[in-house]
Amino acid sequence: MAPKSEGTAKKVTNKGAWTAEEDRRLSEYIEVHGAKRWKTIAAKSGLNRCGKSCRLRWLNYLRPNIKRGNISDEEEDLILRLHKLLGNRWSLIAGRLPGRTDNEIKNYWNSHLSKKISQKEKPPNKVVPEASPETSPATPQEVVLPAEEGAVKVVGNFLDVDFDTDEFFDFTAEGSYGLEWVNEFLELDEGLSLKEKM
DNA sequence: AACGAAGTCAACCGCTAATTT
DNA sequence: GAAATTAGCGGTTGACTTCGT
Repeated sequence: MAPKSEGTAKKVTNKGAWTAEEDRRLSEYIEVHGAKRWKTIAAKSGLNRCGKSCRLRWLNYLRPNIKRGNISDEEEDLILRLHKLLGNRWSLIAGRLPGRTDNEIKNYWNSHLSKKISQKEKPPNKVVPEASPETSPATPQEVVLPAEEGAVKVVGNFLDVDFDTDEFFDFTAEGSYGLEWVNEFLELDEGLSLKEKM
């Protein structure tokens, strides 16, 4: 991808793929000044980029402890479970996968998992009338957990989500990606769905 | 070997939410 | 409290790669 910058008198920001030199400049600047005020970072680092672009580059590629590619079976399973639970809340899902970014999860979902699921969902010789919950965007089932500390409440569409975000994003106790949490949640979810069908 | 189709993924865009002035 | 600014999110685009014919 060649940058689409033009040599006009007007201030035109670079677009397209980042060069190694741009990456280096951005990393160096953030190392010294921190990752705040992206507009300022863009201006002061000497990068001919908009703040948004700098932020995205840092978060998705330059940030320390970023994992890239090779999504494990365990991670894939977690993504599937979390997507069932949360819908297209990529940043929340990514928040449960240390080192992974929302963009990567989103891409992985769109290119790998959505197909996998639609194949699984679609029984041979049978037309599925409507998109499955997995493939349709963000239509979480109604799930309400008992009101206790750290409980997650999900009611109807996700406008009424009440997370304990501190716990949700706490990776200090991450063993196997916190799968126990998801398992418990989905068991409850499935229990409720069964009840509804009766 | 050549070509088109399909798949992949980095980056951009538009919008909303949160924060600052 | 209002307006302006900044941060963050999810959807979409488009260049590049891989695959099938």
